[in-house]
Amino acid sequence: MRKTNVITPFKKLSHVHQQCADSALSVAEETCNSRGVRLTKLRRRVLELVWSSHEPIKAYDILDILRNERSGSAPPTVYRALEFLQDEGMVHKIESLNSYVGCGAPAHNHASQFLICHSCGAVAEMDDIDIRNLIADKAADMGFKIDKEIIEVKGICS
Amino acid sequence: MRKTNVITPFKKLSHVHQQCADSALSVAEETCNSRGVRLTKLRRRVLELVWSSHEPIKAYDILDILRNERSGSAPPTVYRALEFLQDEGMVHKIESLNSYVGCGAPAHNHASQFLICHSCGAVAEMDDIDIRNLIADKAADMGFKIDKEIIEVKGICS
DNA sequence: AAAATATATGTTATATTATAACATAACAAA
DNA sequence: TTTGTTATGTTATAATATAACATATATTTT
Repeated sequence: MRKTNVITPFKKLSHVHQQCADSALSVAEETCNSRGVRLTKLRRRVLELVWSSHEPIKAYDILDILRNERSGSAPPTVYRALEFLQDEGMVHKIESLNSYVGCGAPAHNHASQFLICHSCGAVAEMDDIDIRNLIADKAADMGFKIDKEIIEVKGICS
Repeated sequence: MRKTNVITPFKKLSHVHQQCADSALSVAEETCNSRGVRLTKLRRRVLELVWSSHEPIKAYDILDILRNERSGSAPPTVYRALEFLQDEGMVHKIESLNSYVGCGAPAHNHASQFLICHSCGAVAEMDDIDIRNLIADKAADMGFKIDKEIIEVKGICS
């Protein structure tokens, strides 16, 4: 059993969320540069809004904020930016919540296991290699080859 | 490592789907009887329609069929029936597809791991105790207590 | 630098998925 | 049989997401 790679931990009370966001934005800038893709103002702002939330944020909540900042904001404005950010690994969609969370490790091509607290709304992200391997083994037993895993675990955090 | 409990396998070409559906309907009848809940005509019909599909079926596709059978069918007609069937464990929702699949093991309170073939659309359901335990252990390491797991694995079946 | 190309965003419209709220009907219990 | 409970009918609307085409901005080529 290997140690779990915690990509986004549950936050301590002491943590300063702005720092997570700033750090994620910096990583995003660098990652986009090195990949030759464009982190435009709009995309950057959407990523910032995703990180500004302490919980998974919904597309239309992002849109409500954008509408106060940019005339002409509409659903495609948000969904396109989110699509870009997802493709680049900077944002993940939580399927069971129709909501989006930031990812601080876009460079690292990983599987995600989300722990979602239905008491406080917080979400942690792990990429645990043991879980990946076990699921891959069990799927292989059924003649199945995995492309992508969606793991969203609901419960109560500490 | 224990043997995987396969709740819904990938089907062989030879299989007669009607038999799966019939069997599931019988189990559902009995289960509802023993629980003292009502498998009404509507609920039974919706369950039948879920089983009649070889792939996860969408609520509005069920509705389109119901509309030809019962005047007054509307979205709540379907969503209420699906909610009942989900509560009783006879249907599961695939969150990443906004679609529904039948479950042949409603009596058995289980976690589900879905294998979803994005080539042929087929879905298999497993309840693998090793996966459950491993995820529970890893979550516990992060101080997290699990209530429910959503595991939807995309890939290619054999 | 200007033209050509590619990429991103604006804009309007609409599709898809899901629930709220209240009325009526069917069933179960007293 | 009336009372209460559960299920369904009905109308309306909320929430989530995409299509299609126009315009603008950035990048590459000449």
